[in-house]
Amino acid sequence: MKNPSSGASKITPCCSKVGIKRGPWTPEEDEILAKYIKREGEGRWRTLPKRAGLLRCGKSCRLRWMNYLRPSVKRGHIAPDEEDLILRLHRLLGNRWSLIAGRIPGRTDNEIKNYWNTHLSKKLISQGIDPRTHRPLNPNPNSPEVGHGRELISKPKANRYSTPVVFEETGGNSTANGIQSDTNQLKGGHDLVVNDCMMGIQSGYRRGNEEDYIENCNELDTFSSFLDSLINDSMFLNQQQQQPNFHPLVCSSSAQTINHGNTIWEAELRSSIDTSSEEQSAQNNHPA
DNA sequence: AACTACGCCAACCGCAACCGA
DNA sequence: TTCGGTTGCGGTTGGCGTAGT
Repeated sequence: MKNPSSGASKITPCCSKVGIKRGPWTPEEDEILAKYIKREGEGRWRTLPKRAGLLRCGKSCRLRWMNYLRPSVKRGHIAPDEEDLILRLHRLLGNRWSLIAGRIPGRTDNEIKNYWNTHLSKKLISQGIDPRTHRPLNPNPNSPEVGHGRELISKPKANRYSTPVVFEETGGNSTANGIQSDTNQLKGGHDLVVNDCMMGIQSGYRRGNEEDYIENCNELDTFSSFLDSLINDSMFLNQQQQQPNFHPLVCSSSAQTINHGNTIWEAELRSSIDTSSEEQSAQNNHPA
């Protein structure tokens, strides 16, 4: 299955397995890698194994460092509040594990992805919720709510950096057609704002040129503030208190189907846009 | 005790974006 | 502008541990 020489039109030196060790890392390898990165710093992954004296490919070294050896990595049990945050961020961002991980200190994208696949998705399914769309499974097809409303859904792999988030609103009824890739389907100002912000986040965080995209995309702060509001929102807690049948795993989705066009999180976004625009003048930089 | 099924998670792979020559 | 190399992301796999029979 994992034969690098099959099916690949080109094989980068990094992926060549000649003399390259694979499989689990030993404590000795961990120590060599950690010491080297402490001494020389991160980066130049491709040449790092040779410089450090490791028989590993650069990708493997990077992954090991990022997911396991980094001092900031928090390992172990995921707390309920972290789980709640993952759920809400996933509903917002889809399978953008690195973005989700970026909002949860000490957690890696791999860890969150694994936790989602092994715990949260099953949890949602057991509660009759589609973990991909955060909508009820086997909904009543006659219901006007089915397939309507707004949602954020992960993109197919081919376009995962192009238009990561699309909100579509048509007339009085919001529609969500699942995976969207065509920016022509964007409608409404908020849709564009969020989409542009995501584009900025994507391009910026991938390469760390934060100054560039912050200059060119002020909406980053908007979106970041929006995420912060999700993290800290009291609305979520209020819902739990006010709705006897409220379940945290369907929090905003239940609210949005009830409210149709005026969704809870649209309000959150509006609020975020309003407040963040005020804050932007006083806040030049925002920790990503 | 032996075997099987299942869950978890570290690690790998392919792809796409980014960057510099 | 093009192209090759590098980096980072998300999907997937394989191995290990454990529960169940």
